[in-house]
Amino acid sequence: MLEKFQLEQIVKPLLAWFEKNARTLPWRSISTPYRVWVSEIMLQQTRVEAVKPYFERFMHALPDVKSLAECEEERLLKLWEGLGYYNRVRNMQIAAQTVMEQYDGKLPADYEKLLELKGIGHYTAGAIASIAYGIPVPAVDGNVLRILMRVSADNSDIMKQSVKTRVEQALQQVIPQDCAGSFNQALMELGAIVCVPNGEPLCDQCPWYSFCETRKRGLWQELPVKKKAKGRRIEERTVLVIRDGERVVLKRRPKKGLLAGLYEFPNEPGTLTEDEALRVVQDMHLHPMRIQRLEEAKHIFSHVEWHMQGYMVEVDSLTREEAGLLFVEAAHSEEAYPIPAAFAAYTKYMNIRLGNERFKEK
DNA sequence: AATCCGGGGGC
DNA sequence: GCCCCAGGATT
Repeated sequence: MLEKFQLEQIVKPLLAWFEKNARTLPWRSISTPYRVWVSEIMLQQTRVEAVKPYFERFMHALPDVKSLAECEEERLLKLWEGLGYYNRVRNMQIAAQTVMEQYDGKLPADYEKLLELKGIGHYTAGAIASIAYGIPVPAVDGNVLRILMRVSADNSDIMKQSVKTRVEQALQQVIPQDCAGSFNQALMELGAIVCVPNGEPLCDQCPWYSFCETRKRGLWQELPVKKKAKGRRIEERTVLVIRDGERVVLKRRPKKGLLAGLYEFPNEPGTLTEDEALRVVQDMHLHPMRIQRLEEAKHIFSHVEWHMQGYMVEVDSLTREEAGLLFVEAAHSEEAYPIPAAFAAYTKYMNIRLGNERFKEK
């Protein structure tokens, strides 16, 4: 169990270690509130290395709260394409609009007010408040939970909200008033590069080496305790790359649910035969001429697994757009439309030359 | 308290 | 394969 006297001894060694070992990260060199906000949203459930290529591009495209608040949805999703959890960026835009209306475009320097903004929970509110404004509040993420459970050899289930709350309250008691941002970042940094989430922790580099209970007892493989998530369900789908000489058919996904509002190839539940696939195309009021079976593909989400069978279907000219379908120039479709990674196996067929010999004549 | 929501990297 | 990741919203 975490106690105040225990936590007090961790602060100084941690800060000294952080001063020497902090990584140089794009959002760390210039920590304006907006930059901290954008980086923290991107970093939710997402590794630093994955965020890096997105961050500066996003900041350049939308350099301030106002431009984010006014950005067209299509462009916004395009900037987020491939990062996942797309509601993060929708919520951030809603919050940006709130900040424009209620706070004159400036993120409030107030933990409780930050917490009210869409997409900002306890962790992110704490991160922005402490890093951007120096407000002494904790920011408890997975790293922080892991290293604190380990240093104290606490076998509480870190998935429980009660445990997170307990850790927040404990940290609140010892957080340094003059460098809260560094302290919070130091905790996370230690978890990210020393007391790592997978594999053996690098204890010889740890500022807490001498008093870490998990190291003393050799328990790193047992801690932290985290209840296993439920298994994934499997969905079979058939994906149709429908095209004429120059255009390809895309569809927009529903506004809610998985991959909300992104674009995709028309697809159907189940594994369809060639004839069934052709029938689906006809039901779209299109006129299939040839069909070619493509490779199977698999895509894994957190809670679903798609097993896909692809077909490329050549139709006569795509001119009059049918309801719900978009006929887009194949050459520009990938630049213009956010298409999730789930369809990566088939996007190459948007542009590949139509080879007669490998098509089956209908 | 459970479930939904992406995608990638490590082992 | 299974795990995790600078989590939050919804039910």
